[in-house]
Amino acid sequence: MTPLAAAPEIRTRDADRTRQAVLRAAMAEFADHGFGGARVEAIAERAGVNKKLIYYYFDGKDELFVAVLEQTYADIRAAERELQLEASEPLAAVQKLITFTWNHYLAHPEFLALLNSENMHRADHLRRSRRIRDMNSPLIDTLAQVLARGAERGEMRPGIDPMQLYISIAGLAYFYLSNHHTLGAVFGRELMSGDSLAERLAHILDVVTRYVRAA
Amino acid sequence: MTPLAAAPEIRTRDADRTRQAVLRAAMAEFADHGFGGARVEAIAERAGVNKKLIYYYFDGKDELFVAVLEQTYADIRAAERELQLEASEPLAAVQKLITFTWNHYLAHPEFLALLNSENMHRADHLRRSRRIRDMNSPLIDTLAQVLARGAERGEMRPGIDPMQLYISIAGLAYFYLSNHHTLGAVFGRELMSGDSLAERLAHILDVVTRYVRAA
Amino acid sequence: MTPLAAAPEIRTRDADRTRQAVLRAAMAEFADHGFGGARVEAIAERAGVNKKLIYYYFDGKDELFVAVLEQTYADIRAAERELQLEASEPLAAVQKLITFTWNHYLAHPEFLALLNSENMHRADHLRRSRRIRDMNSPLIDTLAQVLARGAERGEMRPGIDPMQLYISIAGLAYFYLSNHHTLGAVFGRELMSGDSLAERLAHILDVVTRYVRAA
Amino acid sequence: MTPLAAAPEIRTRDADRTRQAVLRAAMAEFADHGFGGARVEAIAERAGVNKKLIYYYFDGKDELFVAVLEQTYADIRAAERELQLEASEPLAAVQKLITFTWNHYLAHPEFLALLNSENMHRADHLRRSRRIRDMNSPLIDTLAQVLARGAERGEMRPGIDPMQLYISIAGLAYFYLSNHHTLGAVFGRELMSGDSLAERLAHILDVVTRYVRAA
DNA sequence: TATGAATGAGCTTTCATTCAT
DNA sequence: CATGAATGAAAGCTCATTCAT
Repeated sequence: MTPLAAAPEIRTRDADRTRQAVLRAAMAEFADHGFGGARVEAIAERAGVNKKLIYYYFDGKDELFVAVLEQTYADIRAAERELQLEASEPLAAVQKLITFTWNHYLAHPEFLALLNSENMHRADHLRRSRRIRDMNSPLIDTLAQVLARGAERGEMRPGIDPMQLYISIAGLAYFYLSNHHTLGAVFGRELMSGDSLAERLAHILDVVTRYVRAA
Repeated sequence: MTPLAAAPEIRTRDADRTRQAVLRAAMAEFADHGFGGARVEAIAERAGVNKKLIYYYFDGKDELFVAVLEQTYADIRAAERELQLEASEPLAAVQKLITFTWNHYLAHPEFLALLNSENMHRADHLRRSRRIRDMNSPLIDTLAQVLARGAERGEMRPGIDPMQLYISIAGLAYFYLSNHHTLGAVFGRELMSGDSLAERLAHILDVVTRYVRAA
Repeated sequence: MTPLAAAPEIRTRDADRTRQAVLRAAMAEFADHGFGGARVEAIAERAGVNKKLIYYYFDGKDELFVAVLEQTYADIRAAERELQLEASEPLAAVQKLITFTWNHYLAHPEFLALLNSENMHRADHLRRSRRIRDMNSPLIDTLAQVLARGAERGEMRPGIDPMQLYISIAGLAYFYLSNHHTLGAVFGRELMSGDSLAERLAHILDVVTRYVRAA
Repeated sequence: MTPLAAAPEIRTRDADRTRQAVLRAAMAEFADHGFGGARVEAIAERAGVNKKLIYYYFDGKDELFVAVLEQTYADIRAAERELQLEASEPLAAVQKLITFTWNHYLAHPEFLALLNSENMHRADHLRRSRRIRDMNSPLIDTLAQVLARGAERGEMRPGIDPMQLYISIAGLAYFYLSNHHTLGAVFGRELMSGDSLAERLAHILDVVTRYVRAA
């Protein structure tokens, strides 16, 4: 009887744990290869479960992808809620949002990959999920309030469209991180080094700050 | 000298036409489904040629994708050369670049799709192409000159990094157009209507102009 | 004597009920899809029980099918016993048998489906059941007596083979009811309406009556 | 160089021959196991071709089954056309039809099996085939003429419904041949011996003749 | 007695690619 | 230069059945 005797216990019959394992494995596989390129068998192997179990817990590859998207969106929404932009000074709040967005994309490359894949498929899976549509982001509303407060105080220009601003913030970060492979190849530069990343974040903060600040 | 002596030239012309047909068909198919999702058979059908011809002219699916990428980059480089930013006033030149970028992305959704697909695959195909690496874009250098001229004249702030600026211009346009499916679904808005597109372009011009202009 | 002493009886009753539920569900599923097309999972769902229970009460899909066949044959044998052809006038007895056969097939389409499925599998399951082989139908003997009585009385032709007659009666009904889908499609007629069914029964009665009646 | 050197030629690149080989193999496999039980791989092996070829020539298992049904119906329709019942005396014509039906069923057990399978699936495949629906059998019309002629001559009873009669002829043969496995098991008799078959055909001829003949 | 979790084998179908002409 | 026929490998998915509780 060695102390390792308990090891097999890892493979429990715990439904929730297995489900989560499959979900995490799927997230990685879909992020690595996109929806079409992902292999159900590879997901099963990553999760250490039988292929059939994937069809037992989820209904198929499509539904599994929807579940992954839902989890991913739920994660980012939860993180957004903890930002509490209302509690910060307007300009600081915008910069906080930028930094958060940048760091979240950096820490969750799978999110970018999933979105790329999903956009290639006309957002068919996303549209299929009522849960995601209901998971309405409060960010636009919050950002609108921040902009209004900034304008009231005379710190920001009035009339800024919060949705356009949000898309710009996201785009400035997203494009750099998501396309760094082709950009790096074309420009012949290493874009993912610590210095390069810091430089980019500073640039984005600069661009956006100059855009919102009152003249 | 047989009567067929003239044939080779004709054949060559036909060959070229066929090659082009395959290339165009491949571009459409790859844009619609990404590299992994594209079907060689579908490309043959779109081009109206036999599947084997694809292997005759190109060597396989990978090489065909490289050829498509090369063509796509060649197209955008050619368009860029006609911009002649040097001939414009500095601020106008930047705005011209923005409008060009936006319109090119809008007119060539396959370019966005190909880039997305390529980034998902770590730019493996792009890196394989010596031709693309040699097709060095003069844009960064030109943009650097424009910025320098603008700074000299006191119309622009000095010290702006042309690469960061270029990536920002591209990102502000790219993200909106490439991700409009998911963004539209999440925001519940139609982002591709004429009005929405005009609004977005105006926003981008505004953001970038405020960034480069001297205070 | 614990308070649970009475439980076994209850359990037994429940057990029987569950067994019956499985059997009925299996009958329906096998009738709908044949042996090969039937799904054990679907049977469990129809019966509202856990899949494993099917393996507990029966041993597997094959054995379950045998049990269904046994039940089905037991039902028809029981119904046959209640006919009491001996009590009727010979000609009336034959007509009674025809009407009974027709109505039984009509009321129990699963019987036809099970037989079709079984014949497709060379009656392997049926042959495996000692119970069915022992459930010898008294019908042929009874019919032989009826024919003999009819002949004695001069109402029927002598020398009629009861087995051939029985197969003919069954076939005239079976083929119409079992194959009405293809027949209906080929003839472009609705064969299962009340009128059509009545017409067919009358026809069968006519055919058989003319066959047995003394000239 | 042995004389066998030419053998490989058997596997030609003749599309038509290959298509036919697949069709024949499919017919056998579907007849042996029904639609659901048939294995595409087994069909490919029987035909000696690659599995993918089946999808190349036909579109899938369903479409292949439809093609088999079409071929089977085309065969029986062709045989029916050669009967030329109009050329025979009325009573002889009916007996000719009976013998033909019996022999065709006997020689083509796959026809019975395919019909059984198809009826189990509500004739879904058959209904899908426009070709089969258009392959209207002339038999009913021909039989109607035969009955009319027989009635005119006073050899047959008037008022006999040709469709009912046809279904009866088919049913008397079909049921015996299609269900001989279960019937044989239940009656404990060998029903497919030469004697048994001859006896059955004689019985059917007897039954039908007595039905149509004028009293 | 009853259950949900888990499996291996095998199904139909798809794909990029090559062969024979 | 061009073609239709043919393939091996592997994909998503299903099935009857067993395991652990």
